[in-house]
This record gives sequence, structure tokens and C-alpha cells, in this order.
Amino acid sequence: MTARRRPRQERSQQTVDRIVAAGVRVLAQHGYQHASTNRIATEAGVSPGSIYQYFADKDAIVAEITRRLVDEFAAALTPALRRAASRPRGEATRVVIEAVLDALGQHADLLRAIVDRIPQAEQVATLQDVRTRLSDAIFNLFLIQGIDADEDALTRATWMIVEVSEHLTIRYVLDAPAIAREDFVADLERVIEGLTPTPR
Amino acid sequence: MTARRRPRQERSQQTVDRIVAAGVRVLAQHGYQHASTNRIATEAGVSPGSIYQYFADKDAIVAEITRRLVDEFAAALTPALRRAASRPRGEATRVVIEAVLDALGQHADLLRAIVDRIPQAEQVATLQDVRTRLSDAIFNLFLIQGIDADEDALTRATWMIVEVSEHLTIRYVLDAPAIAREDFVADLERVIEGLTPTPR
Amino acid sequence: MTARRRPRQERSQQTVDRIVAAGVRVLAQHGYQHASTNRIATEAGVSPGSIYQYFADKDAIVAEITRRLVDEFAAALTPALRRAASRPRGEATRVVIEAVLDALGQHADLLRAIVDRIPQAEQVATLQDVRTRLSDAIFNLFLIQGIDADEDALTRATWMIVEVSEHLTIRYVLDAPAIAREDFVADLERVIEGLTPTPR
Amino acid sequence: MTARRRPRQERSQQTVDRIVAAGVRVLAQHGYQHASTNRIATEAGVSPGSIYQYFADKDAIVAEITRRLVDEFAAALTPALRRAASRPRGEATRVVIEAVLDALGQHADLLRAIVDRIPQAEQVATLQDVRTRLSDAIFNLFLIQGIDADEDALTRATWMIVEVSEHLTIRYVLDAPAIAREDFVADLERVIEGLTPTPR
DNA sequence: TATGAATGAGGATTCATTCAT
DNA sequence: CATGAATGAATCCTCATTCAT
Repeated sequence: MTARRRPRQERSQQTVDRIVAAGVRVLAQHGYQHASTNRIATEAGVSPGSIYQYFADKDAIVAEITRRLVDEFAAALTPALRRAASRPRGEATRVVIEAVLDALGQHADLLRAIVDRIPQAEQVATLQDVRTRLSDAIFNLFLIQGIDADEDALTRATWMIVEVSEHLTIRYVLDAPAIAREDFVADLERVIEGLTPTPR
Repeated sequence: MTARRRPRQERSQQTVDRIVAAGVRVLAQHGYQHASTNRIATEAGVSPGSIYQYFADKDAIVAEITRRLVDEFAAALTPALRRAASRPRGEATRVVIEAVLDALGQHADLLRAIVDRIPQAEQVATLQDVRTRLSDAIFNLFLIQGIDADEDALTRATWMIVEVSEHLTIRYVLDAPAIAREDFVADLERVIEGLTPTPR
Repeated sequence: MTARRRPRQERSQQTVDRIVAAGVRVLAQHGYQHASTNRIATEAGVSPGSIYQYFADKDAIVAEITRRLVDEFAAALTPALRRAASRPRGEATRVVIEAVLDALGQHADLLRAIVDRIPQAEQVATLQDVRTRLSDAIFNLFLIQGIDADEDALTRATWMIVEVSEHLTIRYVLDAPAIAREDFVADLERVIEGLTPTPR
Repeated sequence: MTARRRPRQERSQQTVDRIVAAGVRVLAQHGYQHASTNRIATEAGVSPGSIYQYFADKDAIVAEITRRLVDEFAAALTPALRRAASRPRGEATRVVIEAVLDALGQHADLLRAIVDRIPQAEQVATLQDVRTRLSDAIFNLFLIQGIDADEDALTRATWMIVEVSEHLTIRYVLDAPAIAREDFVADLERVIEGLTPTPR
């Protein structure tokens, strides 16, 4: 469970927002271990006690931050996915990749705060969710497209595509290697294509 | 440098080893933030003060752990690299991947302690080193094999191959997805092949 | 600056006062090096953490103690200085000496804690300040009284008078030698008189 | 008690000397509280354990340092005192002051290490000795010179002269104020003269 | 005697959390 | 609801001292 109470009043909502925003800033600047609740409270212009009106403990703040990243990411992605549905396979892949890069880029700070500042093993909960949903989506996509290789092959392809895509897009956004975006997209598309099982 | 003093007596070496071993266990079990020096000392059967005979501070222990992982990994890999040198390209790739999986698998605990338990942003200099050396090696390999596409393409291919290979092999070893090893190797080989620039 | 936050509530002020008071007692009893923050906290009936609500570190407590001593000393001295202004030189000197002895005597414990328990080299900025202000005052007094020997002589006289007066009054108060106060005052007055440059 | 054993063998004596010398350096550089025995041992090129062959504890080192300062100071002073015996009063005073300044100046580092780096309250033992001996000498001098004011006056004069002389000469040597030595000596001589009881 | 590895109590400081106001 | 003072266990680290070799 994340939030202690889901505040309806506007002022409360504002307080929560300010805490979360402060959390992101403090996390980005000081890292997970030095992101003390007191610092977050100060940064948010809120008393330490107030934090515990809305969050059960420190980790709940991080969980909420993650949840928001995921939500906003999903929201930013939705239209692209819809658009992709009506395109031929190769183009669809490209459209989605572009959309992912855009979405990640818009929340680079948040992303860095979570991905680079929190140990993997602690990120689990919410992020694992996303990955699962992503995997399911891709797996279903295979089925829809009539790519019915044996199940093991589909599972494998799904796993590899998810891992590669997630990792590469995140690192591309966060590390900004000296690679032109169109080249990166083309390469990634080719990799995904190569990993997609061929219909029998 | 990591060590405070380079121990001469045998007892010292044992103590250092016990501290490092305890560090790995504690890291693996409790994660970076809860890996307190006192816990490590207790786990090592050593007094807290003893740690500071050999390590400048807590991070130095982590650094040493990382260094050992890297060293042992490199050692385990060397013969395979030599063997690979005399094989045709495709087979060489496969031989190296297999060797990497073996090497990583032998130190899965260590690997998990570092990769999953320490925030990326703190993962020490030593690891960056490895990545750099790996990149250089691959880049040179391209040149040696007469693959002289333009430099940008080589840089890009290097970056993508390193990121993909590192991430996939590590996740494969640590997450043990339900994928047959030979299939995984074949897939990864294919991805790498696909990313390798074609000679003009 | 010394305080971390300037307390608004009354309770805060009380806590600060209790910490400072405990600091004085602990300093007096155990000396600077054994005046641990934990001991001070215990003596103050306060948790260790509370100290750091109001003081940046241990030295800040000492600095605050010193500041208070200096302030109270200055306050106790002011009326005497005013009274002295309207007296002939010799008597004025005597009046001031008496006032200094009174002022120091009122804070003997504090004085001992600082002067005898803290190494000279660490005796904080605040004390240097006082000495500087004292020197300036005396130097100006010379000028006002039309004692215009050459500057070197004034500087020298100032230095010697400050050193002698400070040291003798402090030691008289702290060591309580078997000397009648009126005799001590007379002697010191004579010494100061002897060190005062004669007007040309 | 200071030394654990008074070593006769040459090598032992050398070790003690090195420890003491290292103690002075470390004290001067780091101050009393940060002058750890380990640091002293390292600086002396000796093992920590060896220190405890020759000194009961850390304070014994400081005590020994103090003792040496006092001894060397006394040694440096003796001839001057002898010379002074045959001079008229005023000149004798001057000769002694000059000798004191020389003696202190030769051991400025040692002096600073002790006087400025160790809390007064901890200097007691050995230094109090010197002061006592000095007081006795002056008191006797008064008697010898037939200055037989009442005992209280002698006691008072002795106390004041000792305090003033000790403090001023030490501060003059350590703080090096912008005062010509001959002027300083003349002033101090005048002060002492003024404090000396007049024969009835 | 000398060594230096080992000790462990103790020190300064932090920070998630509570609770009286 | 909000405040912010207070808490106190836990953290990293130091250092005088001991003792097996």
C-alpha cells in the first residue's frame, strides 16, 4: 500500500504533490540513502510531521514517485500505441520506439532518480508491474499477428525483446551517447525484428 | 587505491579475506544501505576496528569486492578469448558468450550483490573501467577484422553491443529466466551479428 | 554563526539553555576532550539528537558558551566603564579593574571551563574578538588622553597592558592566591600606570 | 611516575628519544586530542607496542615531553643566573630576562606544543613544579637582598612577578608581536622593578 | 625486546518517526 | 490538519591499549 489516505481536498493534493516533487529533486541530487525525509520536508516547504499524514514511511514516497513515473509514461505512450496498431509491423515498431524515447526524455530527471539512484533490488514493486504488463502486451501481439511458434520460443523472444528495449532506451536517454537518434532507432528496430519469431 | 596497508603476515591476509567475504554476504543479504560496517565486522568474526586497518572506509570494501569480481571474471575469460581468436567469426562470438556466462555464473552471488544491491550511480570506478576496456577491445576487433565502416557507425555498434551483451548476460545469469542456455546464446549471437557493421 | 536554527517556541529556548548549561558543567568537570556530546546530552536531560537541532557540531556548543561568557562579561562591565569615564586617570583604572574582577568572579565556573579546559589554540574566534576590541579600546584611550608617544610605543604599551591585565585578573579569580583584593588591585594599577606611555 | 623503565642501553635510549621527538612533532601539528599514539608511533618509525615498553600511557609521553622542555630550559638558564648573581639588581634582572627569551626561543616548537596545544588543567604536574621552584628562588632572592617587607607583601610580589614574567615572555616568544626585543625587555624589567617590594 | 595485528568501548553525528500543542 | 521539537537507535569511524608471535 502506498498512500495512507487518498486526499480529496485540493490543499491536501497540493501538499502531496509538493512532497513528491521535492522527493524527486532530493533523490536526484542526493541519492536514495541521503534523501532524508527531513530534507524532503524542508525542500517541500512542509513540516516533517506532515509527510506522515500522507505517506506511511519513506519508502512510500519513493513508491509514489515510481508510480507517477509509470503512469505518466503510460499516458504518454498510449496514443502512439493506438497509432501503431494500424501500421505495418516494421513501421509500428519504429513508431513505438520513438514514442518511448519521447516519453522517457520528458521525465529524464524522474527516471534518473529512480533508475540510477535506487538499487535494482529495491525498485521492484511498481516497476516489475510495468515490465509484466509490457511482456503481456508483446506476447499478445505475437499471438495476434499469427506468429505461433512454440510457446517457449515466444516466451524467450518476449523476454529478450523486453530486456533489450527497456535497457537500451533508458540508457540512450540517460547516458546520451554520441549516436544520432534515427540511427539508434533503426538499430533497435533491426534488433527487435531479428528477435521476433518467424511465423511457421 | 583501496587498501590502507598491504598486509604482510598471513593472518592479515586472512582477515582481509574474511572481511571481503562477509561484505559480499551482507551486501547480498541486506543490500548496500543496510550493510553496516558493524554488521560486516560481526559477520566476519572481527572487531569493527579491524576493518579500518585494511580499508579506508565502507566504500573501500565495496570497491575491493568489485575489484575482485572484475579480476576473477577477467581471469575466467582469458582462455576463452584466446581460444576464440582462432575460430571463424560466428563461432568465436559463441565461444565468448559461453565463457562470459560461465564466468558470471561462477560469481553469481558477488554479481548480484553489486549489480542489484548498489545504486548504479555509486557503482564504482572499477566497473566503468571494465566497460571501457570492453568497448576498446570490441572497437579494435572491428578494425582488425577489416570492418572499416565510418567511425560513427563503429562507435555506435560498439556501444550497442556492449550495452546489450552486458545487460542480457547479467540478467540471464541473475534472473534465470525459463530459457534454454543454447537458445539464449544463439539469440544473443544473432543480435550481435546483426549489430556488427558489414565491411564495405 | 553558531545556531542551526533560531528557535521560536519557548520549549526550544529552554532546551538550548539546558544544553549550554550542561555544556558548562561537563566542560568544567571533565575538560574539553572528555566533554562528549552524549555526556552533555545526558547531563542536559535531552536526547543526543536534540543537540544537533540547535548546534552544528560539538564545537558550536563551546562557541556558544564562549559567546555567552563574553556577552555577560561585557554587560557586567559596561556601567563601570561609564562611571570610570568621569574619574581622574588613576581612579578610573582602579574602578575598571574592580569591575573586571567582579564580572569575572560572577562567571568563574564558565571562565574556568573555557580558559583552563580548552587548549589555547582552540579557544575560539569569539575570544580573539574580545581581545581585539579590548586592544582597540585601550589604544583609543591613549589617543583621547592626548598621550601621543610614537605609534610603536603605543602599540607596545597596548599589547603589554592587555596581556598583563587579562592574565593577572583571570589567574587571580581562578587561582585565588592568598592576596588581599585591594593589594592586588593596587599592584595591577601600578603596573598599568608604569606601562602607560607618558605624554610628551 | 613517568617512564616505565629508565633504559640504559643505547638503542633503547634512541627509541625513547625518537618517540619523544615524534610526540613533539605530532602534538605541534595535530594538537593534543588528535595526537594519537598510533600516529606518534608511525612518525617515530616504531611499532605501537614499543611505545608501551617505555611509557605507561599516552599522558606519560606528554609528561616526558614537558619534563624535557623544563630540563633544557633550566640548563639553558643556569649560566645566566650565575652571571646575574654578580650584577647590580637592575642589570641582573635584564640578564635573566634575556636568557629566558633565548631559552624559550630555542624550544619554541616544544613550547607551543605544550602551552598552546594542551589544556592548562592538564599541564599541571611538571610545569607546576617549575613555577614552584621559580617562586621559591625569587622569594629567597628577596630575602637575600635584605628586602624584608612583611611576608604577605613578599608572597604577593612573588606571585605577581612569576605570573607576569612567565606569561609575557612566553607570549612574546610564541606570538611574536611587533615589538623590538630591547623595548620588551626594558618594559618587563620596569614592571618587575615596580613590583619588587622596597626595603624598609 | 620488538612487532603489528587485533581489539572494543566510545565518540560525533544522522534520520525515520512520534506526539504534544 | 499542521507543526516542529524531540527522540534514540543506529551509523561510521577512532584510538589507547593488549598480546601472540
